[in-house]
Amino acid sequence: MKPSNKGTARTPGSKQSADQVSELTTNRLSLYLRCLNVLESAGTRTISSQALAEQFHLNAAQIRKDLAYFGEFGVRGVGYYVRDLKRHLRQILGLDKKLRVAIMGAGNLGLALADYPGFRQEGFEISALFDNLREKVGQESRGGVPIYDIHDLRKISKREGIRIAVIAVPAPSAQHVLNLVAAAGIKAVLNFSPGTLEVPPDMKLKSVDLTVSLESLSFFLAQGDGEET
Amino acid sequence: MKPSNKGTARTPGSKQSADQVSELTTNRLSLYLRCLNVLESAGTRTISSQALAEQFHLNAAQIRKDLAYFGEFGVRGVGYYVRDLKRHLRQILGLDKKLRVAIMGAGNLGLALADYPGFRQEGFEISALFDNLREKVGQESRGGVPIYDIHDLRKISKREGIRIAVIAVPAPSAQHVLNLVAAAGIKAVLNFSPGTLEVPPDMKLKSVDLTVSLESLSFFLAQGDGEET
DNA sequence: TTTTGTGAACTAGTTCACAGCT
DNA sequence: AGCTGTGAACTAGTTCACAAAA
Repeated sequence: MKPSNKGTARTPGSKQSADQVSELTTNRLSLYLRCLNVLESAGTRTISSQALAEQFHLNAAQIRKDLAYFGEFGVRGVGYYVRDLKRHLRQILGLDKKLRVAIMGAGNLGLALADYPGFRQEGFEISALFDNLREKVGQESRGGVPIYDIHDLRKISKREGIRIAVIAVPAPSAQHVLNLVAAAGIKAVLNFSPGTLEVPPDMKLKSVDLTVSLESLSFFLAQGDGEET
Repeated sequence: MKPSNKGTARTPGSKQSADQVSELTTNRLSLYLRCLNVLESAGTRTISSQALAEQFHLNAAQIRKDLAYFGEFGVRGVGYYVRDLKRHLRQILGLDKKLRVAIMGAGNLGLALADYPGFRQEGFEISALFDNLREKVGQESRGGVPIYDIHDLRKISKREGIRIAVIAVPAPSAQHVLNLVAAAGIKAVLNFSPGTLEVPPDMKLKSVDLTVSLESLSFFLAQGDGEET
C-alpha cells in the first residue's frame, strides 16, 4: 500500500497535483518522457529504473521517487511498461490534450521559435505570432504561423484557446507585453527577455536567460585560464 | 580578516576560482552584474545588499555570501561601490576580455541567435556561423555574421580565437557537431538541441531545453485545471 | 530472484542572526 | 548608526539501503 506521503494527502494510484512539486522534478518528468519515446521507437516494452538510469545517465532511486510521487506505475520484479508509463507521464504533464501557444514578437527570435520543430511535438501547437509593427501584421512565418496585431491578443487568444505565451520581444517592452498577456487571461509564460519581470501571483513565468547562460560559460573559461599551474 | 573558508584555501582579497562554485551562484553573479548596470545608468554610486535585494527581489544575505566568496568587495557601514563591484564581477565572470562565439547551424534558430542583440553586450562577439549546406556557406546573416563550412570549424575557430560554441542544429546531428566542436578545441558550449549529449570531461556544456521548459509550463496548467474545487 | 517504493541518511543550497568593522 | 562577512540553523534535494511485492 501507500501511506499518505506528504503534508497533503494524495489519492493514491492516480495522477495528482498537491503540495506543489519542485520545478526540478517536473523538468525530469519531461526528460523521462523523452527517454521513453526513444525506448519505444527502439521497440523496448519494459524498462527498470536501473536500466533507464544507466542508459540516460540518471539516478535510479531518483527516477523511482519522482514517479512514485504520482502513483504506483511500476511492477516489482519487472520494472515499468514503457507504453503505460509514457501515457501516465503525458497525462501528468498535461500533454494529453493539445496546448496552443502564442509567440509575442515577430522579430528574428520570435519567427525562429514559431517554426521551431521541437515545439510542435508532444501536443504543442504554435497558433499565432503577435507584433505591433503595422508591416508585419497580416504576414506569416515561413512555416505559416499568422502574425496578428498585439492589440488583438485578448480576442484571438480567446478564440484560438491559447494557454501559453512566449515572450520574444526586446527587453524594454517585455514588462508591457507581459501585462497584456496577463490581461488576456494567459497564465503560463516562457520568457526569453533578460531582466526582471513583475509577474502576477497566479501566473507561471519560466525564463530562459541567454545572457546569463553565456556568462556562466564565460566564468567556466575564466577559471580554466587563470588556474591550474 | 578571513579564515580560509572552504576545503581549498583561497587567496583573500582577490578574485579567485577554486573548489568549484555552483552553477546557481555563477548565474546569480551574472544577474547581479545586470542589476548593477541598471543602477549605474540610474546614477547610483553605492548600494547596500539590502537595497539591492529589495529593488530586484533577491535575498540580501545571499548577495553578500556570493560576493564575499570572491573577495571583500563591500565597505561596512556603506555597502558596495557600484562601479567597483561591476568591475570585479566582470573580471570574475571573465567578461573583461572579448569572448568570441561561433554558432553551429545557420537555420532559423542559428540565424536568429547570431543577430540577437543580448549576445553582443557584455563583451561577447558572434564571429561566425557554421553550416554544412553548400548554398548557405558564403552567405551571411542579416546582421552580417558570415556563414562558413562546418568542415573549416577548426581552422576558423583557431584563426578567430573562438572559445564558445552554440549548438543550434537539429537534434539528430547534435552529437556529431558537438564532437567537431570538441575536436576544434572549444571548451564551452551552449546547447539548444534536445536530448542527451555525451560530453568530454574537460568541456562545459550548458543546455537550454525548450521542450522541457514548455512541458514544465504545461504541467503547471494541468495542475490548475484539475485542482481547486 | 528481480525490482519497486520509501524511510533514513546524506549533501547542497538558502536564510538567519550577529560579531565586528567603518 | 549602518552594513558587511560569516558561522550556525534551517530547508530543499539527492542518494542509499532495504523491506515488501511480484
